[in-house]
Amino acid sequence: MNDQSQIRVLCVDDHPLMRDGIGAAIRNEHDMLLVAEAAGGHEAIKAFREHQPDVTLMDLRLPDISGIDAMLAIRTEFREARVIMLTTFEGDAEMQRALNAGAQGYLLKSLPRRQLLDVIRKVHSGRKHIPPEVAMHLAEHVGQDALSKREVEVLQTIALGKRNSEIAVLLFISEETVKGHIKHILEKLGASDRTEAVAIGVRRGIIHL
Amino acid sequence: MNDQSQIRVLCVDDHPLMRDGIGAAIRNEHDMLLVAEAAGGHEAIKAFREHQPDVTLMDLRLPDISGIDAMLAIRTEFREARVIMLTTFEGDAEMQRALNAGAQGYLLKSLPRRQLLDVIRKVHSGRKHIPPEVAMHLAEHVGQDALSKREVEVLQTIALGKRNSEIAVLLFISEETVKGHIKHILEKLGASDRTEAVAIGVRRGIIHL
DNA sequence: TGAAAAACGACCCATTTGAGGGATTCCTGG
DNA sequence: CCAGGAATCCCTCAAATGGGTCGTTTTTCA
Repeated sequence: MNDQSQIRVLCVDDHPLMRDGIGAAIRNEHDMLLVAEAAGGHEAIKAFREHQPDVTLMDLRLPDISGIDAMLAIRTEFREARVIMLTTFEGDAEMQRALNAGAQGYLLKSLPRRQLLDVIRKVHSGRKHIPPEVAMHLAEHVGQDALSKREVEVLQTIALGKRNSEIAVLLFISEETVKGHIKHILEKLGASDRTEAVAIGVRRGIIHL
Repeated sequence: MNDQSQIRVLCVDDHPLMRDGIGAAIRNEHDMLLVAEAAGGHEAIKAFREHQPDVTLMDLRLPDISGIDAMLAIRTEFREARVIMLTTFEGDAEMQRALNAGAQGYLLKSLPRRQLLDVIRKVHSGRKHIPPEVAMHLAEHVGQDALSKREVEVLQTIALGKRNSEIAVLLFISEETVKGHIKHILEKLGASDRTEAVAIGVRRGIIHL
């Protein structure tokens, strides 16, 4: 098989053992080639520029910048870049952002070897792929409107244990406004109090601790 | 090299790709042998009984039961079992429990391939191993007394968004007692309110969402 | 066996929170 | 141009929270 027909793959993950696992899977296939590996986001961008792979496997959480930001950086420079997000389950918010940001696939790391290879081929051929488990989790929250940017900021600050008056100071708004935001947050997330709101926010990947 | 001198290894992880990575690392070494793999805790116990490996690599979080419980089950049956906990960073509480439960090693999945092999050999030779990053995180919380069993239950229920009166009903105690427990929780964790207590509890691996 | 810790309960009291009800801008998409 | 959402602010008020201090009983463990 000549170089033309091989799928050139870049693998980005901060766990060497995981990279080895992915690498082993790919090396066994004669129609694909692992052209580079990266352990971090910046490294990934550099590697992409250098090798311009057909498909990029990108871990969502990396030591330096998030996988989504790395993908965003790559895709603004190379609009045709095809990226598959690979992650141990996070919330629906992360998936949503990844897919909105232009990911062609969103896979869970718990997937069987075969499926990874199938999806690489599928994405390389120009199709998108979202596995049913992931699609289900996304579907669970359609219709429920997302938190606004400001509301996320407030929720993030709540998670720091700040009281309303402190949040007001930190965000340069009045305490009454903070209470207004919190009211909306509780409504939108279906939480009974600020603590549950934080728990739900973390589970859904809206905020991080 | 004959069978006597080979280190027989069992690998337990729910991610096939990670198992592949670990498997590849071990297969390249002539002084060790991967005798079995398992994707879950029960499967791991079954595999251990069957193969009685010298060293077991165990992921902390598994689909069915926790890696610690699986290790506990194995170690009550086979007291000489040597288990290395392998995990993407969790809190100090998890490490503490793992080590108290008899783990001979506690490694982060972000470790380089070589280190894994070194630690397998070290543990097989009867020594324990805790990497410096892990030891540091443990050291950060020595002296700070741990939450009591009841306090953890209360904290876990707080994370569900329950109010004190609801917690009282759920745990069959008076609301005053709940407040007493919460008071101690806030002190011990150094939290300013229940929300921050939950955030800290999750970060430190004391509770899960 | 004796001290320490955990678990339980009660009282008071100031502060915080959340649930109502409003109102005003600004900006964006039909 | 107008509807609607986001963001800002204000008022009231009951309920929840967190801090303090004081007890009892049981369990743990050194």
